[in-house]
Amino acid sequence: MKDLKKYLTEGLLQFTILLSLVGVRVDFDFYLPPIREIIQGTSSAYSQIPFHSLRDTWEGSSLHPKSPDLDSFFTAKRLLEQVRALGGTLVPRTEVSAWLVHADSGDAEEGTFSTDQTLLTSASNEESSSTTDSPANNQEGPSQQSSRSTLPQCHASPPQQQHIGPGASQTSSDFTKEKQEEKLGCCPSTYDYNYVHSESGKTELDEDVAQDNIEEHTSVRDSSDIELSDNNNQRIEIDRSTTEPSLFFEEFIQLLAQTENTLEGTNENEPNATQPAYRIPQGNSVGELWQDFFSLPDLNSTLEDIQPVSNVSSPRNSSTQNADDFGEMLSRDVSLQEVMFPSNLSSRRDENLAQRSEPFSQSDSSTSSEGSLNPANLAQFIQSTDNSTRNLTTHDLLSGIDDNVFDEINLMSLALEEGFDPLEVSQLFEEPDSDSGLSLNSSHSPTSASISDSSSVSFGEDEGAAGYSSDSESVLYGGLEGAVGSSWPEVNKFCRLDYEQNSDYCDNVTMHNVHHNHTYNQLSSQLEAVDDYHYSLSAKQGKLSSQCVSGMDKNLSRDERRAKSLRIPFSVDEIVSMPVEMFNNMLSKHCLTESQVTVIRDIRRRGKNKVAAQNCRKRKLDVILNLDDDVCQLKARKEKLLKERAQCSKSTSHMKQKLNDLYRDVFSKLRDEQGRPVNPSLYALHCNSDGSIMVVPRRLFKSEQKQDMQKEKKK
DNA sequence: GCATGTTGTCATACT
DNA sequence: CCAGTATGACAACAT
Repeated sequence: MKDLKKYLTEGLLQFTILLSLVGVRVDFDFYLPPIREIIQGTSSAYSQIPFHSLRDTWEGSSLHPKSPDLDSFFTAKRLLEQVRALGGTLVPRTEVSAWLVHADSGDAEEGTFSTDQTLLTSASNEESSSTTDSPANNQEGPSQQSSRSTLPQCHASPPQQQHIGPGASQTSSDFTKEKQEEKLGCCPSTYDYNYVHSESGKTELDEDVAQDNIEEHTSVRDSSDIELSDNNNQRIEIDRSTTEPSLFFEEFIQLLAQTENTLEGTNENEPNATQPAYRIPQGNSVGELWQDFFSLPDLNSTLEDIQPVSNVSSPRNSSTQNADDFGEMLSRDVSLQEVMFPSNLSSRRDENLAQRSEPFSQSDSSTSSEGSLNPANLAQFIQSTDNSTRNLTTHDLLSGIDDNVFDEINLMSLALEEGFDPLEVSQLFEEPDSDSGLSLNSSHSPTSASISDSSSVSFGEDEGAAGYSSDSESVLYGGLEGAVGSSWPEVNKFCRLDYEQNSDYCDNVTMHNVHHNHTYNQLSSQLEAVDDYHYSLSAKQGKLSSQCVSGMDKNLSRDERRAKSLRIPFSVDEIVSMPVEMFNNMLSKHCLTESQVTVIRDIRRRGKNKVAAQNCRKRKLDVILNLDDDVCQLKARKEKLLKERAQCSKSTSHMKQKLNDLYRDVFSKLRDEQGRPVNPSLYALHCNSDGSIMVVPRRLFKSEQKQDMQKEKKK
């Protein structure tokens, strides 16, 4: 009885298999797995997998349809597919980038396609070799695409297959598709078959996206194209709704919305879209296909959900759409061209097909794309993308102006109107990086350039404007005493006495900042004397003065504050840097108080000491570094010597060993007068000076050695 | 708040 | 003797 039942069961199973082979749908309720499997996922039986196809594979070849291990095989396979599907939920960046690149190149190069077979094949080719082929492949003519389509495509899609896993050849959705095609009597071509069976749902999405983009860029399309695209989209929807997680749903909705727009634009022009030129068998009308597709409840619900999305997405205004496009492109690692010309993207979606077909070659070529650009959109796009940055930059710029220029202007006004301490203002204006000393407002105001230029140019001129200076510090020190500042300290020093009575100083130290010193001619000899010093000093000042830039009192050093408080008409740098002779000369020529002289000397001393301390520390660091180098070198040398010593000891021991061996060998062959062997402990070999070797008793040999030692000691 | 580095200053010896 | 230099020590400040 048990055997009979088993026989009947197996016979029933075989019958169902036969029915499935002829395309009749069979309900496998009897063989349904436990409800747990149905809930958790598609089981092998529920998927109605045609195991004849599996048997053709290496995995299923070992299983007989009646084998009791079949269900466990499918269960394991399903679990394996689920595990691989987990990995498949992530979008490989390479694939996404690939279809974007294809979209660019395809629209530019492939204006027309002879058939949808070519279209789909090109998309699949590109998709299957997206990780290796360059976009130039897409620039092949349609003829080449056609030739490529004749190749066995099952070999052309290994990258994605490997990515998915060679064992995961069929997902449930793929089997569903295949079942549908079989049901329709579709005998898919080798390409289609492998395409359907080799690609995961996610890969199909990418391929269809690529095709969708290509379709958008195709200028002339017949009804079959549209039918195909729609067909593919339906297939996509089936795959997505059944296999893909919700992670891609929004993305796919957008993609489908684009296709919906395309279809809306093309169906009007080509209402008779019922002749698929693509490999759909002639025996099955497209209407049947549509009926079959729409018979799926998931598909209907999805299309109902999709339609509002496309309607909603289309009327977006340009700015928001551009922003969304930009974010979308960023999220998809979009190509640069699409980022640069987002208006193309929006236009592609909104314009109808006839309008879109023409400018693509232009809009996608970077050189001639200006015509297709909408300046307003571009401006909005740029504004939307750069708005924050621009605001930040503007803010920074204004803050910089506030901090520098405006404060300088205000302080200058204070200095001129309220008797503000000129030193403070002068140090505010001190240019940190200026080596020339012509630093007054050189970069803080728009007029600074002309001012500096005029100053520098007029220095040698005989225009004779009093108070020449670009060094505002010197100017204002001079202004304190009624003297006129000089661009260079020595000029300032030697001209100051002559300018102390110059009432024009205050007029010269004005907002115009044009200070021309005509009196240096009177001191030409002195200027010549200090000319060399000036240039060395200028370089030093450029470095040293950088620490008191744009300063209020808090930025001034102690000496500077002291000098300012005592109204010392020299800058600290001047005091410190000038030679002793000039320093003494300066002190003697100026009528300075005792406290001023003391402070000046202290400033000079501290300044010198400061520089000395810096040099000292620098030297100390250099010494430390040199010592470190020496330590490293000595360590290396030590290591080398240790190695040499080890080598020498090794060779010495080796030679000793050889010598002992030789000794033993010699003594083993030595015989005395009676023919007895010689005892090496009693005798020793002695090498004479003439090279002869004698056998000497050890006691004699030791006594000779002692005598030799004594002789050497006596010496 | 503490550790560490930097810098300025002072005292002192030296040149 | 003076000016300058070198250097250790200390303090203030920054990191």
